[in-house]
Amino acid sequence: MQLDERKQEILKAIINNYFETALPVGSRTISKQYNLGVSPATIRNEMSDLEELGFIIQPHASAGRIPSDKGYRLYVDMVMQLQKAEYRKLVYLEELKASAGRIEDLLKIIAKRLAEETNYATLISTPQYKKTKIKNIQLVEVSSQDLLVIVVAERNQVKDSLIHLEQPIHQELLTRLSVCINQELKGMTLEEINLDCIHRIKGNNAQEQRIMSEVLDVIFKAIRQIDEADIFTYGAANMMKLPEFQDVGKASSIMKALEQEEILEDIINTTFESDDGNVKIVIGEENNIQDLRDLSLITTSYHINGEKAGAIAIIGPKRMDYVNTISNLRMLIKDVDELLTQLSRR
Amino acid sequence: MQLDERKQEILKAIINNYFETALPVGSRTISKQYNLGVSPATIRNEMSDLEELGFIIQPHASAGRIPSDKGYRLYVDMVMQLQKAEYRKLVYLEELKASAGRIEDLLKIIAKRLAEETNYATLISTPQYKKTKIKNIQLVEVSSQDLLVIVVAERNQVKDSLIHLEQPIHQELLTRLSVCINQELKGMTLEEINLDCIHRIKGNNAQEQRIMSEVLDVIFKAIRQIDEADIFTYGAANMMKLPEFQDVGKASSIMKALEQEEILEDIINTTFESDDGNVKIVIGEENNIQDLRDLSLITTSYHINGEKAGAIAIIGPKRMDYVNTISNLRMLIKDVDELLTQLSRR
DNA sequence: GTTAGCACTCAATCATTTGGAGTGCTAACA
DNA sequence: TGTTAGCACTCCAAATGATTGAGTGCTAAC
Repeated sequence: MQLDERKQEILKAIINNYFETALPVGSRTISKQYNLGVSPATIRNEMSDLEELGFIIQPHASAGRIPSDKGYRLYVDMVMQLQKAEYRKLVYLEELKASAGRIEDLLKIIAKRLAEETNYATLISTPQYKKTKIKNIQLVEVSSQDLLVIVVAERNQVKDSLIHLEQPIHQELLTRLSVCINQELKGMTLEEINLDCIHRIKGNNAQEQRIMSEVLDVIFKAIRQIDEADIFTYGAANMMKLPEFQDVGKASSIMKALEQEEILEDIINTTFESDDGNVKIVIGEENNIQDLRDLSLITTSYHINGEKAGAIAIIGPKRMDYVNTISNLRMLIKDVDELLTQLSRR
Repeated sequence: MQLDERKQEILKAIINNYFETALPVGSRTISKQYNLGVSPATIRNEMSDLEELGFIIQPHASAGRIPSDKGYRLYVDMVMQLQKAEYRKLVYLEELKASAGRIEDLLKIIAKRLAEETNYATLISTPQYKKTKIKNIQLVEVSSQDLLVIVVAERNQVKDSLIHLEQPIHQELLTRLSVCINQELKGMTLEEINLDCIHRIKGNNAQEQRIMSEVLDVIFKAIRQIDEADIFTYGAANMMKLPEFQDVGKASSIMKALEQEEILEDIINTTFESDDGNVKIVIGEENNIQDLRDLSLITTSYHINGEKAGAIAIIGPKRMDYVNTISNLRMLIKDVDELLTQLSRR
């Protein structure tokens, strides 16, 4: 059976109506509100076909129809093709640019604003530094046994880590160590630095093996720590206003899910890994996280200097406003990329 | 009217029963389950008195009684007097000590674990640095126009801030600047550093006024930024399992409240300011945050080197398990103080 | 292929009933 | 005087049942 024009129209009508009401849609409603020029009876026949094809579902025998995940998918794909990007600069980014904040704070503000604007939940990860090359590593003596390791990376991303030494260290040795470490590690990406190359550095300096070893181990740990991305969420409470989550059980499982770091990481990682520069839509059970099967995700990556750096996700009900949310996100990401790139360059 | 022994017993019985069931408690239930040696009729008379005194409330005419805020307060005060601190070291703190993490990460883990253990929501603030004295300020050149300001404070608390200069700066000037800044600011607390003293430094160096001014302004901003405490929440979703919040409206308003930074800051600040080394209990409307009027807070401050540094709060229903939660928190705080002090000293 | 008509289904709603838990009051009792 | 049994009364919660209305599927006619 083919999905002819009329079936498509009817499917669209069902979905549009369901978007507004969150209630099953019947044939009479469609025939009255969308003048397709056919009677309810005809629409019923078509709906029967659409159900057979798996695009819509009847919650119970005498109810109207609601879209299935497959139906949503078809709809979204159809609509997205028509959608042309109409660009409007987001107001608050000017503010952000002015504030001399750190990247993390910027991202937090962005996620928060996005949640407020869309009325859905948002998720954002801080930049991943794996691919970033090390510009230099500074060792600063804080006290005789405390050393501050500062890693300055390619895009002026800075992370520090305070380490405590078992033994005091001489200024002279510190300088030598610093020179040596920089020689070896400068220009490497964070992910390239592994135990092997740490050992190589150790080997070069037979004399102070012991202290060297200690410092290097801690530097290695510090670099690993730098590598970890944080994830922030906002607007989870927005979900509770929606009619589909008036059931406390459902609402509760969603809130719990959005508190679990593994789930958030999963979303962010999936987004990050599958990045092709486009906004992705994941509808209902298309995502494999049980607790989020009643939700849809709109995800994308942001970039610094043209390279993907982190991910943003918007989480909403399956009947979320895909068109506006996506165009919102598209515009946002354009500005964010630009902003972050500027910040990283200056 | 006096609160004689029997009235107290009955009040306790009502509260204990309500703790378990979250349902209004009637006279028959009390007479059956707690053998006070009197009939339901007598208990009814007493309950009538207790209600007149404001310790219990009747939700509607033919219902049992539930405790009022005043009733909870009396109960908590009574019970807390009896309670003697029975100390048991928390298991996971050993783990924490071993991990070379930063303070923020430790606090996050603590809050998370506490939420899991108590099944309530928890709130924790990162240390406030206002009272901390500056040990030294390092200026590290990252590139010709980028300067990394590293503020090392008394307890080896380190914060850095990357600043971008309008003009390049010479190495020689940088050194001079660094010496000068350290001379002036070393030993001051973060809260003592204000625009006045920044201006004083400027004044001393008429020659390089312009660049000096620029750098100092940014340092000042950076210090202000360092000063800001973060707040983390965990376990908000735990609230939704409780019978009293099965109503979506209530649950929703709580979740929303726990997402609002101002509210969290309010809780933390109040706790911090009223700290006297003890655990505080705030029941229902005793706190002035409308959205939290159905909840109780158990709060306390943690300390570093004997000085209060940040705050922890546990948020739960009014019928929360005060006794265990408080003793849990007391033990925790003891260990946390010790742990953080150790970390700051080494 | 489309439509009108009709029987049928089912959930939601509303009024009514019923049961039970609880109270307050009164009169009797120790 | 404090305690208690008894009783009328109240009110909520759950069950029952009738009603409504939205919706379907099927059939026969156009």
